[in-house]
Amino acid sequence: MTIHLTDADGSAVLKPCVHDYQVNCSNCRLNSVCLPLALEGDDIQQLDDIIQRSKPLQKSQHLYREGDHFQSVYAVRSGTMKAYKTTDDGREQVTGFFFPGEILGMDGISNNSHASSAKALETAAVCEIPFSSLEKLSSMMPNLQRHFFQLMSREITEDQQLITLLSKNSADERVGALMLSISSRNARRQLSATQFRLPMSRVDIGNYLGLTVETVSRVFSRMQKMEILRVENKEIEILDPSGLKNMANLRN
Amino acid sequence: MTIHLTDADGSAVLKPCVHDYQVNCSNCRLNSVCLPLALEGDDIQQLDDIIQRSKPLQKSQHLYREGDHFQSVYAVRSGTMKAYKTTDDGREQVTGFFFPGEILGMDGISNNSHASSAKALETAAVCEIPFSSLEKLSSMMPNLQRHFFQLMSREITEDQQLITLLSKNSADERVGALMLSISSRNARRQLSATQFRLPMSRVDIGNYLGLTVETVSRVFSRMQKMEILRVENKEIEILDPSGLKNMANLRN
DNA sequence: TGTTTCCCTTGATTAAAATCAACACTATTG
DNA sequence: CAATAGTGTTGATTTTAATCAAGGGAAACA
Repeated sequence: MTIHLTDADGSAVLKPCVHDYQVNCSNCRLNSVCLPLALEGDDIQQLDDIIQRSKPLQKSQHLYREGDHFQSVYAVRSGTMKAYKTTDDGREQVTGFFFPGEILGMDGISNNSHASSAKALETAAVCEIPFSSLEKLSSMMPNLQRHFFQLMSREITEDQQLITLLSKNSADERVGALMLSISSRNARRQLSATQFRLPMSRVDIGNYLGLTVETVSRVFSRMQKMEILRVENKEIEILDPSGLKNMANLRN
Repeated sequence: MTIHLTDADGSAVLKPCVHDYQVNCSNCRLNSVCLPLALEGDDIQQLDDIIQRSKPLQKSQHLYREGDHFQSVYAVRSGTMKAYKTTDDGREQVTGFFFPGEILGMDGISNNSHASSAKALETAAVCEIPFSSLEKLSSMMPNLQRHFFQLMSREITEDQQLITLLSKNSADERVGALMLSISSRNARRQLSATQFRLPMSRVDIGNYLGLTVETVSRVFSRMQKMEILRVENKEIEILDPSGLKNMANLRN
C-alpha cells in the first residue's frame, strides 16, 4: 500500500504509509531497534521470509488473549499495544506497553499458551514472527539466538524494574518513572523526548503502576503546578527533565 | 564426596551428601525438575560436560553481585538463594528466592552484566552453567534451546505474577501467596507441602513482597490466630490449606 | 449534530500499611 | 558464659493512597 500525497510545495510525492504492511525488514525504518538489529545482509532476508504482516489492528482490537494457544511473538511496527492480565476478581493488571520496534508475546513460550492478553491502544500494525520458525532460524544463526535470549532477558530486567517501582516507590515516583521511560523510548526512535502524546488512558496508567485513576490524575496536577510537566489531556510536555528525574527518584 | 552414615537400624549405609559436588546430571535427584528435564541419554552427558560444580557457598556468601560481568547462569543444587537489587537510595528489593532445581542469573544475559546480586540464605551448592557453552549446545540441541526459552519465559510470567501481587493485593494476600508458592515448590521436590522451614528472614519476605517487617509479622500473627498457619519462628505449618488459598485470594 | 458514554479532575473521608517506639527472644562471638 | 548484635513481635500514631462522591469535558456514534 502506498498513498499519494501532495507536498507542502504542491509537488506530488510518494510516501509509505506508517501502517504499510508491504514493507520488509531490510527497508523498515525500525530495523536498527527491532529484531534484525543483530543481523546483516542475507540473514535479514531469511528472517524477513518467516515474518508475516497482516492488516493493521483497530483501536481496542485484540492481538491475542490470555489462554490462547501460543504460536508467535510479535513486533510492533506502528501504534501502541498494551499487555494485560485479568485477576481472579476481575480487575485488570497492565503488564506492559509496547511501542514500535518492541517485541511482545514472549510470556507465552513457557506454557505454549499466552499468559496475558494484548490489545491495540490505537490503530497499530504488527509483524508476526512464528515461534517455531524463529527457533529453527535461531539454531542456524547464532547472532539471532543470542539476540533473542537478550530480548527475553531484557524483558526480565524490565519486569524487575517495575517490581521495584511498585514495591518501593510513591505515586509521584511511579508516574515520573513512566514518563521518563516513554520519553527515552521515543528518543530511541528519533522522536521528541520532551513532547509526546500518551497513547494510553489514565486508567491504563493506574493499572500499570498499581494506582487508582484519581491518584494518577492528582500526580499530573501536582507536576503541572510544580512546572515539571505541562499536561493537556494526553499531550505531555516535559518542562523540567532534571526535576522529573529527581521526582522519579532516579539519579540525575 | 560421600559420607558414611549409620541407618536407624544400625546398619552402615552410603548416602551422597546434599551439598556433594561430585554428582552429575544423570544421577542428580533433581534432574526431573532442572535443566536436564528436556533431555535424555547422551544429550544429558553433553550438558553435564559443560557444567561446573564448585564447593558450597556459606550462608550470606555472594554468588555474584549486581554489575558483575555476566558469564554463567546457575542451577541451585541444595540450599536456597535470594536475588536482590539495591535501589538508588540504598534499600533492598528482593527479586526472587531460588530453591533446588531452579535457575538464576538469566537477568544478566541482556547486558552481559548481572542486573541483580545473588546470595546464599543458608549453606547452598550451585551448578554453574557457562552461558557461551550453553548457547553452543542450544544451537545443536533443539530440545535444550526450547527448554531454555521456556525457562526464561517462565521467569517472565512469574515476575508478572509478582507485579500483579504487588499492584493489586493486600498484605495478607501477598504473604499468603508466598506461603503457597513455597509450599508448591516443596511439593515439586517431593517435600512436604504443609510443613517447612522458611530459609529467609521476615525482612527478606518484606523486601520481596513490598511490605515492612512489622506488617509481615502482624500478618503471621493474624494467620496464626485464625488457625490457618502455625508459625514458630521460621517453622511453618499450613493448618488450613483451603483457608490459606482463600486468604491469598486464589481460586480454591 | 445531538446525545450518550467514557474519561478526567477535584474534594472529602476512610482504610491500610508505614513509621516510630519499646521490648523479648535468638544466635553469634569474644 | 556473658555481652551484643541481630531478629521478631506488638502497640500507638501518622501518612499515603484508596474510596466515595460529584461534576465537567472529550469523543464516539446514531
